[in-house]
Amino acid sequence: MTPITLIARALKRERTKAGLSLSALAERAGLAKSTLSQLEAAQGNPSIETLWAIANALDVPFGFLFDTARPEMTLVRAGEGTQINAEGTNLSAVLLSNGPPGSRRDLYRFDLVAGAARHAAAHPQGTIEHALVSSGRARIGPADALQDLGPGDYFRFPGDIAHSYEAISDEATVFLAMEFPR
Amino acid sequence: MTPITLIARALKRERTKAGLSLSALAERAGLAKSTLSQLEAAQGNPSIETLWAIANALDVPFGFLFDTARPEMTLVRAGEGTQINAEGTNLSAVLLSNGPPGSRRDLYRFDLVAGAARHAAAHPQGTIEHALVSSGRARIGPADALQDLGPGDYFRFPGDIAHSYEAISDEATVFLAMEFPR
DNA sequence: GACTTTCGTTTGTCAACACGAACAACGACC
DNA sequence: GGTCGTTGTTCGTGTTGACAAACGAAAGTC
Repeated sequence: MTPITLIARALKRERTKAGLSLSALAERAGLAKSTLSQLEAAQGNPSIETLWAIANALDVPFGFLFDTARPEMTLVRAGEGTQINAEGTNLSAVLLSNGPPGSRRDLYRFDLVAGAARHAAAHPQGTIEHALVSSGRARIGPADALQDLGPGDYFRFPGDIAHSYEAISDEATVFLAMEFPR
Repeated sequence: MTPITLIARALKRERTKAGLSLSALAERAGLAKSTLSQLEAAQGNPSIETLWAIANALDVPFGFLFDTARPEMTLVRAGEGTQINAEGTNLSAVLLSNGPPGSRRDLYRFDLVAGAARHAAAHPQGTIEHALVSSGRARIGPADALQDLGPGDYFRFPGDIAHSYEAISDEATVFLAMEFPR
């Protein structure tokens, strides 16, 4: 599938969803409406700056301008899910795992209790971790950049250096997303 | 930050990481090495097909060509963050947006209140949504597969069909991860 | 030393992208 | 009916992206 047809569909979809005419979008993006017209007709081969201007004008992520295929559903109730590493008093559940354990991006839920810090060694270089505190308070991050986080706090940090998670209230629930480099 | 400078850095980074020379990459991608040379020098304005060929030849996701040389850290306290679309009484905050205007997977926090459903139109085909209820209870999902979720519940569903989020307790906090197709 | 190979750059040419203007189609309004 | 205003389209033109070839620089090989 050539990217041009994908962009054509996505552009038309996003533009109509935004309720904009070709003229209006062209003016907002600083482009000629003829350019947009041809793009929606899947003609041509737009440059990056053109697409960039379109994405900004539509106020959508850049990835919205591309398409492909097929998902299914998964529901994991609290307390369910494939539980791993219930070391000591910590409990973890894998929410999202792509293929064999930890291939590209994994999503975990950690139920931490006070007094039992969880230490993680360095993951592969380039790994990025996204921590979301759901309830309670927790101290999370690399040793030299620990952060005290409360409910709703979000912390993004490198996963390729040693780091730790620790509840500093009685209990704490943390959602953790890990991005692995390819 | 203009996209071509990002591409210039990303291209050089990914190419050297792959241990390829300009000539080798040019042949694999079916491009002229002069084109690649100029792109790494941040000169010009490449077309989509050119970038597409490069991404395929490097075997990296398309969004990688817009990544800055991470990882760095980001901390978003509760109530902070770039807030979007505070329509009615709902409040959203973008937690994770990959690269210049979010290219691959975005992370949101929704603070829902009862009686104000949030309806989302279909996202690009292949989009997957991961909903994590942090507190309260919420009814989330496609119209024909709505799920009542409580704290800790996780629901994964297709984002390429219309769907909605609605609090069924006084308040509810939901973390939502969106995966966009390549 | 000279010869060879590979590296990335720079040059000139052709194709095509982005532009603007003119175009026809449709609806609103008086 | 007529006259706007807006829709999206199709032309003609200048600019520029992508290419191939030539280029100098650096590293082997004999």
